[in-house]
This record gives sequence, C-alpha cells and structure tokens, in this order.
Amino acid sequence: MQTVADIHSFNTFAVARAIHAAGVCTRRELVEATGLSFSTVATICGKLIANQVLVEVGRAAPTVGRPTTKLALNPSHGVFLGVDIAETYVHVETLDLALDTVSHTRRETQPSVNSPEEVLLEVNAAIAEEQGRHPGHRLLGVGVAAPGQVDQAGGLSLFAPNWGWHDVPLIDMLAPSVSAPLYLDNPLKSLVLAEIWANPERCSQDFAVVNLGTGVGAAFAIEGKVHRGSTNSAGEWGHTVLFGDGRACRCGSRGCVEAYVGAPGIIQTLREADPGSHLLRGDDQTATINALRAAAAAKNDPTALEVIALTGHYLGMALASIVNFLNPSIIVVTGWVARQLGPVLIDQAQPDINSHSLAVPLGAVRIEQPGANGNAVCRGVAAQAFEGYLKSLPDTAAEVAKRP
Amino acid sequence: MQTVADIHSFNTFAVARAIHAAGVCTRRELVEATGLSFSTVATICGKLIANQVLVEVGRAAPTVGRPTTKLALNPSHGVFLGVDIAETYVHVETLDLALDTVSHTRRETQPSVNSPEEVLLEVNAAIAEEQGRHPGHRLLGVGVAAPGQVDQAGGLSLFAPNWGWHDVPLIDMLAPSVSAPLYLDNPLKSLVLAEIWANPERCSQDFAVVNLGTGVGAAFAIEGKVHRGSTNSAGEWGHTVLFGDGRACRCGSRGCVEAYVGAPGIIQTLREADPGSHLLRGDDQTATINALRAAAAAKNDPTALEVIALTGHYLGMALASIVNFLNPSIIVVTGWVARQLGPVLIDQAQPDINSHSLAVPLGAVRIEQPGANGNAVCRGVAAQAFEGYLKSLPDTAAEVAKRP
DNA sequence: AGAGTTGTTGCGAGTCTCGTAATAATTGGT
DNA sequence: ACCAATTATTACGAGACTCGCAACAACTCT
Repeated sequence: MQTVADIHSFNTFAVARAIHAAGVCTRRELVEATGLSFSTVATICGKLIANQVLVEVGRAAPTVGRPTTKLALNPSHGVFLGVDIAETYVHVETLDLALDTVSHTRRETQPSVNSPEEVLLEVNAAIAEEQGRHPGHRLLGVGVAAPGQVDQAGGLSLFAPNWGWHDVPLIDMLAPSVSAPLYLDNPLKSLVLAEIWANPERCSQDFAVVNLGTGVGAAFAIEGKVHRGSTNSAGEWGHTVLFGDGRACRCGSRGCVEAYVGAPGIIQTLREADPGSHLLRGDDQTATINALRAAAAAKNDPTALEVIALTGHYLGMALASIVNFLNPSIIVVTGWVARQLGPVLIDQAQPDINSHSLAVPLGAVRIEQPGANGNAVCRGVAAQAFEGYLKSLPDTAAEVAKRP
Repeated sequence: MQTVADIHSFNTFAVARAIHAAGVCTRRELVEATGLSFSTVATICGKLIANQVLVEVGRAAPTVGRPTTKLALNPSHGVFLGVDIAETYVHVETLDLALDTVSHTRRETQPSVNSPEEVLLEVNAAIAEEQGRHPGHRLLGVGVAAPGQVDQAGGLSLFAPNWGWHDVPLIDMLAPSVSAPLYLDNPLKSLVLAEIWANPERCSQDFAVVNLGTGVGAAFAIEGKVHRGSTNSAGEWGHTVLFGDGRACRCGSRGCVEAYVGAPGIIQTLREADPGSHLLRGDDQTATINALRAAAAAKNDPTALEVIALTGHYLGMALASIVNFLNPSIIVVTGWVARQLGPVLIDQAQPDINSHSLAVPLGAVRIEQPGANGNAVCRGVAAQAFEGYLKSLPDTAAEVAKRP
C-alpha cells in the first residue's frame, strides 16, 4: 500500500533526478520535467536548499523581468560510496551528489578468496582507502552491490552461488567500519536505478537491462520501479529456455539462454564450429572473446563470422522473447561481453528480433547500449543511497537547524 | 505519478474487495484484512453506505458490549454486465454487486461472422437480452473483453488478428445502446482482475495467469496491478521461444511456446507420434483434445500417454521460464485446454518445472488451476466496471442526495 | 523614477489518513 | 430498575501533502 509520504518521496526523487539529468536548471524547467505543480516543485526545492543538497548557482538574466535563479546539486555537501563486490574484484567508487565519480579503488581478488570474512576484508580495505581520500567530506550513504540472491531489508546475501555463501549478514559485517547508512542490492537491479537516474524520463517507463557476461541475466523496471518478484529473484532471463533439451547449462538444466549467449556459450559455439580454431585461448574467456571480436572486425576469419552470426541469432530470439513477454520500451544491453561484441552482435540479432517479435511490441521497443562512463553498478547503488538520504531529510529549516 | 486521490480509490477498492471476499463482515475484520486504520475503514464504509453500495445486515450479539453491525455488499443496488467477445461466441453475464452471476446469455457465432458490424450486432443483441431480464435493476457499468490488442482509454480494438480488425471503435459502437459507463480490456488481462477480486490478498502480490487454448498467452499482476507494458501488449508468453528454430508457429515465427502447448501444437505432437492415431478428429480441435483426455485417463493408449508426457515436458519448461523470469508467487493455469488436460499436464510438467527453475524462485511459486465457476473473463471485466463505479462515487451524504 | 515583466515566496483551500475523544448500544450485577 | 463495564461507532482534530492564487521581489526598458 502507498501512503501520502511515499508520494512525497517519489516527487522529491523526481525533482532530484531531473536536476541531476539537467546539471543546472531552473524551477520552471523542473515543473516541465516532473509534471508537478510549481508550488510543489518550489516546496521540494526549498526543502533541498534548506538541507544544502541544492544550491542556487548564479542567475540567468533574460531580456526583461526578474532573472531566474539556477539550481544545481551541491557537490561539496557530501559524498556517497558505491561498492561493487564481484567474483573477481572489489570496486569502490566515491561519488559526489551529482553522482559523478570522484575517485575509485579497485582490488582484484584471487579465486582462493571466497569466504565471507576474506572477501569483506578486501571490501573494508577498499572502503577505508576511499574514505581516506576525502577526509573533509561528509559520507552520506553507502550502496553495496553483491552478486546472487540478496535480502535488502535484512542486509543479507541469501545465496551467492560462486562463493557458496548462504545467509551472510553482509551489512552487519560492514556496519562497524562505516559511519553512514548502508544499502544492499543485486548488481543487475542496481543498473536499473542507474538507468533511471541517467534518463529520468524512464522513471515512468517499462524497460529491461540485459547483462551479457560470463553469466547472463536481466532486470526490469516497470513503471520506473525495479521489478523484484516475490523473493527478489526476478530477472533470471539467462535461465529461461531457448533450445528445449539443448546444451547443458551450469545451472544444471538444459537449453538455457545463458548456455548460448554467455561467454562460455559463445566459446562453445566457436569450438563446435572449429575445434581447432586459433581464436581459442584455453581457459581464458576474456582473451577468447577479445580474439573473436578482433577477427570479426577484420572480417577475415569465416569461423569468427559464423560464430557471431549464430550468437546473434540466439541473442535475437532471446531478446524477442523479452519483447513479447514484457513489452518494454527499451532494452539496454550491457556486460563485458556486450562491451566487446555488443554492436556486431546486436546487428546480427536484429533480423531475429524482428521476425520473432510480434508487430506491436516490436514497434515499441528500442535496443540500446549504454554510454561507457564509469562503473554503472556503483552509480546505481550510490543512487539508491542518495534516494535513502533524500528520504531521510527533514522538511523545514527549523528542523534542519536542530540536526547534527 | 500517483496522486493522493489514487490512494483513496485504492483503499476503497481494498475495502470493497475484502467485503466481497468475506461476504459478510464487520468493520474490525476489514481493518485486519486491509491493514488500514479503523478511522479510514469507517470513513470508506460510511461513503459506501451513503451510496447504498454497502448495507448493514443484522448484528452479532457478543457476550458483552455493543453488538457489531455486519456489513455486506447491497446486491439489490444494481448490476453490472460482463461481456466476453470471443472468436466463436459472445457471452454476456449480469452480475450483482457481489460479482455473483445472476443470469447469462450466450450466442455462438458463425465463422462467417467477422466484420465489426456483424459481431457487434450479436453483442448488442446479447446485451439487450440481458438488460431485458432485469428491468428493475440499475445498470451501474459494463465491462467488455475483446481479443487481441486493445486501447483501453480510446475504447478501440487496435488489432484482432483472427478477424483482421484494425482500430475498430468498439466502445463508441456499443455506447448508443448502453446507458452506463463502458470499460474495455483484453480477456486475459481481465482474468488477472478476476483473480484479485477472488483472492484479495493477491492485490499486493506478483502472479501470472496463463491461458492454454487454441492460442496461448499470459498476463501478470505485479504488486497487484496488471502489467500492461509500454503498448498494453505485454504477456505474449505464447510467442516466446521454447525450441529455437523449431516448429513453425501461426505468428509466422518458429519455435514459439504456442506451437507446442496450444491445442494445434498438442495435436501436431499427437500426429507426429502416430499419424494414424484414432484420437485424431480432423479439424475438430475440441474433439481431438477430448479424445486425448479420455484416452489418457483410461491409460490404455500409449500414444496418448506419450503425447501427454511430451506436452507436459514442453509446458514444464515454458512455465519454468516464467518462474525464473518473473519470480511470481502463483501461476494460475486456465483456458479450455487446461480445463480438459490441466491436471494431468501439470502433473507431467512438474518435474520439468522443478529441474528448469532456479531454487529460490521455484520455492516461492505455486501452480494453480482456478475453481471453475462461471465465466471468469466476464467477472474480471465486471470487476473493472465495479472499480470504475466505486471511483465515481461522491464522498458525502449531501452529495449523494444531489445525485440522480 | 516608474511602468512592465518575470521569478519566487507565502498563504489558504481542499484532501486524505489516522489517533483520540465522545457517543451509542448492549450485558450483567446489584 | 439502574448503574457500571464493555464494546462499537461516530465525530473531531492534527498532521501531511498538493496546488491555485495573491503578494512580493528583482530586473529591464522607457
């Protein structure tokens, strides 16, 4: 159930997102962007200014009349941390209020590092390093993305298959060394929030973010809200069936999308096309995918072209299933495989997307790749921390004064 | 964006649904059921009573204290019509305020009847017949379900593939002969609303309704709201890929779920298993499916058992894809094929659901078949008309008096 | 300097939820 | 028969929130 306070937070988020997207803007522009009344925008801006989240930056003198004051997020008010805990690395970014990355720390982790204590040692070290870099700045919130199944409210990693974690109290283990509110989410779901903050018109749209990497998954926004499902595990597009009774998948099942468009799946397609291909780099997935990209770009290796064509075919059908099932307005294709092969794969996939999608949803959808600036997972969880911070703000100047 | 009035309608719906589910209940029970405060429930009940939607029916005398007045929907306040326009029939039901079917009219339509004018002639005749049956009752609203792509706000049938309709102004064509607000929806999406009214705890859940018939489709509720997608065409599960490059589907694509678990797909499986099977009934899908059901029940026809096993296998994988993708708490399997073969198919599908679903979403989902009372599509669209009527109610007794 | 123009702030109306006090209706004891 | 005691319902007011409108502020142009 919604309460009236939820509406207010939502409106506050809408205003903050619009300012974030515009960089610098006027109240009137915010009215346009949010669809709220001028009064409401003014009230919300007043609250944000009283809390120093927003500042008035100069004024634009028009030909006539009182000049408009321009508003911007106050970058020096404080910072957020975005923590991306992945299987092979820990990446921590410091972001300012404009969600621009100020600095980052990355620690590659050895495959042997997989107990919660060992991983969190790395995380804490990276967080400490980042915090040490900005001693003068207030830390307003910390967003943490952890792979696998996550319990946001309880701050638990319910299940992380690659590490064999069960019910690890991540947030409780991090809390002692962090003096700011902590927010936990799954990395893919945090990308949805990153998309919304990057393109605030999406805050009322239906769209999907698709990850192509070693694993394959998706996350969706429905009317601008992340769809989580009944146990926060929605989005396992990678384990929907693409070829019934097809390839064995690492999940134990057969025929999953992941077994065809995940990096190991692509490499299997390559191996099936030419077991002795010179593009194969043994166990090194990254190197093989890179070699494939180079060969496809050079257009001199028929095997590479065949693998790209096949994988595009697979991807096209799998994306069409999303189009038909969900009827999104955008599908954002991301992940390290997409960064390497994305453009060429989507090119190859397009005919299959067209032929496998029904006309109406096909006409409504656009396939996109994100602009590659910084770590979007960190930005997404930081955005979540930002929203949490906005929600906690007091309304009136009087109450602001009372605060520490 | 949500407004505060939306919250009020939503709460009104919640109260009405709770009363509908309970039949007769006290205000206190409504507080329990809805989670609202007593004051709010009392306010809403007051509004509904002033509008004669709700009536006080007797009182329960406890051992001590003032007796509780029992509330119930006022069945004699008026009626709704639910109109289910399908390819082979038009089914119109009169429902009272408790959404119980009072009477119904069904007209089978000839395959030759397919122009909008001809179909609507049948519809209008059926509506007139139903209206004539209850001359003393106020008609409060009419819900209409039409197959294919529908524009709710505009009251258009955007696209109905079986009839070749494009942009038919259904509601405008019906309006002259109906003196009550008209509501249009797709039949599958209306089933979601029927489910919510039948089980109001679902008004905050994620669940899917799956239709197995000649065509195959799905609709989902996300946090109790029908998911429509960017062009109201979400739910085309029947045209997601199950066997890449597999059977040709009537949509023009290949390997769709519908080509395997729709009636023609099942019959194709039967024909492939035994081209001369005595279960085949030529063009008569219904008869063939019936024969298959009988043979499977008798367990004396190995071909029938094989077809059931195969179709269960297909259905299991396709349902597992929903489980993984959406993480719903319930999947309701409906449609005429499911009415015939449902229990045995779901039985056969279960191992594949289990093996193809990831553990967490699998643990959260329940596969159900609806209790078969009346036409749920009619009940769903009538519920939509009911909600529309509730939304239109004035707040105060004074305003009620002013009304016609 | 003053009129005209435009931006911002302040105030009040209208809703909505919800807590609490006041009132109503009953039972059981005296 | 009357008075607690008990429970149900209604009435009222507080606190939030959005939004329309009027007042005020700041600037340009004449």
